Amino acid sequence: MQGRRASLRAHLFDRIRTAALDELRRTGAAALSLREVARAAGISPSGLYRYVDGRDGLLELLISDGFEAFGRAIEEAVDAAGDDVLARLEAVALSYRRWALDNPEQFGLILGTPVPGFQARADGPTTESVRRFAEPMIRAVADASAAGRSASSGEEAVATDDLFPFGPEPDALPASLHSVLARGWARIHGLVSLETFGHLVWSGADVDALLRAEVRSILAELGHQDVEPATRISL
Amino acid sequence: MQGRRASLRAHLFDRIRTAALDELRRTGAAALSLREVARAAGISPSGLYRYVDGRDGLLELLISDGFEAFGRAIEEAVDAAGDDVLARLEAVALSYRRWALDNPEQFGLILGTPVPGFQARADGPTTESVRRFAEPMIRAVADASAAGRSASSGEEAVATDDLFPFGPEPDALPASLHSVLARGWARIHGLVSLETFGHLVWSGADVDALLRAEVRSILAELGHQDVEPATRISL
DNA sequence: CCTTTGTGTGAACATTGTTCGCTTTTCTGT
DNA sequence: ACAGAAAAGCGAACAATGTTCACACAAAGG
Repeated sequence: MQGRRASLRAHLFDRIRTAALDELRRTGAAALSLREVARAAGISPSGLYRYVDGRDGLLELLISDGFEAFGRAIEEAVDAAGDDVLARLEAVALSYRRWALDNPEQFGLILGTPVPGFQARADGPTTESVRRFAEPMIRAVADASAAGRSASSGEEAVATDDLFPFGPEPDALPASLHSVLARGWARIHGLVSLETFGHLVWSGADVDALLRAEVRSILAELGHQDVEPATRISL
Repeated sequence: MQGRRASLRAHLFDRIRTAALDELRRTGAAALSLREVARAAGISPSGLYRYVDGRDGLLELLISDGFEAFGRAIEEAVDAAGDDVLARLEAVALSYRRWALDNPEQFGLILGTPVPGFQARADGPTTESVRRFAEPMIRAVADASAAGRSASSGEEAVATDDLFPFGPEPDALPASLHSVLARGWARIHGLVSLETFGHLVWSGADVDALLRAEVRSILAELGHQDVEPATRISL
């Protein structure tokens, strides 16, 4: 290890990380107390400023970690789903829901109401984490789009590897995919966020089933005729 | 007027209301300061407790008012849209978006991340406001469902008036409508909340157009064959 | 070895939400 | 009409928060 100082510092930074995450899980983002985090990490409140730029810095850390963990969860689920396009999209939707329900405070922090004083800086670690978060979703949708295209019109499928690397600049991704990606993500996110925040209890709905229906609907509209029948809403 | 005291009280309560709303608009819900509201209303912080039960009471008031205003905006838009089912559903979606973009802090407060300490009491004014908020949406979806049903299968349409009054108990609404209502709401809410919270800027999407596409997709799945062609995603 | 750099502390300050005793104003019942 | 009750509003107080700053101490490097 490069110096005793660096090692101690890394250790303490990890303690701060986990302490902050614990606090977030317990009390939520809006009520997150810097002093409480310091107490749990065994450090004085002012000492925390050597590691993190005040309360906003703490939130930035949590947001970045949240996106990272969320993306990893989705990636693992879609990797475990095999090669079938439908199965992979379903894995995205269902793992999206499960992570949100299992980590409601983190979910609310990264994708819910923005915290008032805080604005993510473009040079911060957040942007890179968002990229990692979005990647598995984009890949799944792009694959589905390509497969549907070739299935319905016999056109040549675009190699999805050509879509990467994509970045903050929207031109790295074909403009034609933007709308389908936004709609697909929004359908999943709408159901999940409403459920996670408690606005869907009246319906008594089986949200997993609704998500599966949405995934099939997306695929149908992308030209996968084989999954169409399941799309029809049963009354 | 029934007593000078009651009149003064009503007046001051209104000042508190608008002061709280101003504060909310300016700083957001998480940073809403009771003392600042008191200052703007021209009252001492402790005096505020005669009107509102602390900070949570202030939030409850704002949440209730928010749902009410949101519902009214949607209702007016759908009333102005005429009798066409498609036009009415589009009005719901587009007015949903407009209100959220025009009142992002209120939107975040009532439908975003729940505020930590706060839990709406069932006997509070919030539940009634939520009812008023949901009513126009439910009506529009129920109408669309009924029309689609008769158009596709020739079955008799259920009079939508039979669906009301509905309440917190889910049995007042036919169970078959729950899923389509949840999916329809979630599609609109997903797009709008993502855009309002700033997570859709990368796409450069025309969200109004996406919303229209979603509305048509819902109608198509409800059996309106006439709007189906517009549903296909253009690549 | 001595200087420079970094690390952590404790005291301080302004601000927050909330409670409590007190005064003043309004209502009410006889 | 007037005494007693009820309500309204205020100011002081308390605990807790985020942030800053001067200072003490440990490590690193010439």
